[in-house]
Amino acid sequence: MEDLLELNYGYLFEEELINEIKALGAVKHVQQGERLIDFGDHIKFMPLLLKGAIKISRQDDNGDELLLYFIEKGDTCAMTMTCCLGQKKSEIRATAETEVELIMIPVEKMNEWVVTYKSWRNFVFESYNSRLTEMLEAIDSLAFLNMPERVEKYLRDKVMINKDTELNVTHQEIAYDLNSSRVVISRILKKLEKEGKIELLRNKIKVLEF
Amino acid sequence: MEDLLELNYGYLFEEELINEIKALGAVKHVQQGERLIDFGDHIKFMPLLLKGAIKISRQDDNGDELLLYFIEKGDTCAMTMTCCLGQKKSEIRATAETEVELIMIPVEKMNEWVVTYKSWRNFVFESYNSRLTEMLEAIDSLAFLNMPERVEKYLRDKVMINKDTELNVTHQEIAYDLNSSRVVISRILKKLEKEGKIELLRNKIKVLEF
DNA sequence: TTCTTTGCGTAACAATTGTTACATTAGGCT
DNA sequence: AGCCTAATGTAACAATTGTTACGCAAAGAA
Repeated sequence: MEDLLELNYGYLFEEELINEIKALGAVKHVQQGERLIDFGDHIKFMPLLLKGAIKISRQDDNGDELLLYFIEKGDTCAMTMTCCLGQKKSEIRATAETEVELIMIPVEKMNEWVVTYKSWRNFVFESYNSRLTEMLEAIDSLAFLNMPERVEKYLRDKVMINKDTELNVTHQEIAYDLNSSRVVISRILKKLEKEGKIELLRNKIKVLEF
Repeated sequence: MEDLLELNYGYLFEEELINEIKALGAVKHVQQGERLIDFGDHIKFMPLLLKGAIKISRQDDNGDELLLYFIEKGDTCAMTMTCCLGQKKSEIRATAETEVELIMIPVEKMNEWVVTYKSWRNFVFESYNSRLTEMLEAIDSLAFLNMPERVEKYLRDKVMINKDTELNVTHQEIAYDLNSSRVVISRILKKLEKEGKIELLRNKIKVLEF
């Protein structure tokens, strides 16, 4: 796992910082589907992703959900940093999209390193920027795309993140992620299948052309 | 105008930093409705708001618009920082919602001060956090509210920002901000008027109860 | 095997939102 | 006053999205 740290962050961080991370960070394995953070959680650690992808989603008072974006290896979660700094409760839920390996860094260090390590500072700013950009993308999708377009984008993104054109996902799950209903998603998927863009199986969607 | 700087940022920044800002920042007055930043602009200055409010909006390829959030005095624009740091073009448009007074700070300084001034560092992080939170709010509105609810929220926000229950706005403008159509907005506003929540006049809406 | 659960297909209908079209009115301009 | 333009009111209709209801099939449990 230390190899993964070098591999993903070695070119970003100074030797010293890498060593600090090794010394203070707690490596954690997470199974696919497991929840890392839930709404209202207090965050005491900042995660550095070594392997896999994490799904970040939002929920309203009625329990309606919405997928915000994915985080990949080499990334961290800006919303988590927000929570850490502001000492607030989590506004989002983080779920392991794939099998995940990550390093948990104590909050205090995160602040300390911003001062002491230039590379860490850049990394933190970069993360904020990536997340803002991804939030913008989410907003664009909601505001400017209709449901069929959002479903296509969803499938594209999911293929990218999972690095696999065979997606293990049910129509209901997609409906949750897009805050829609199963029937609506099924209808759209069936149309995509008739257009030859995907192939529908039970618990699985093969993405053919995108 | 230096009074305004002390007033809005004096309790945040060290004496020294305030002096640096005074020395290097260019004060700028902007009329209501004037555009500060447009899509694709290259940003060379970071704005510190002294007076008034700025509207941040987004546009897609078809020219469809969407209001993202407002920035008030004491704030800066995280999306601008993103642009500055990443040397990218602006993803957003900034329009003066009211008469505005601000200080423009050269990009280089912004980075420098993150290292030298603790208060500046905190301010920058705070800004990122506020913006992420506001983006989340925008997403929530889009994902979880229907159009009548969005209109009500829009009016509430606008009253807050303008500190006036009489809004000088046309139905068409609201339609642009919410990426809807004029007829839809008129229909909803008329209903709100019948419920006694607002009063409709030409180029003006009086918000009575919210 | 049978039973049960879960996922999917589909039709019919309802609600929401968007579009087109046209009338009316307020306010500015000449 | 008379004219013009921008803003608003409203009806009729269309498109999109959501809901309800029910049938069928696949996979696992008993």
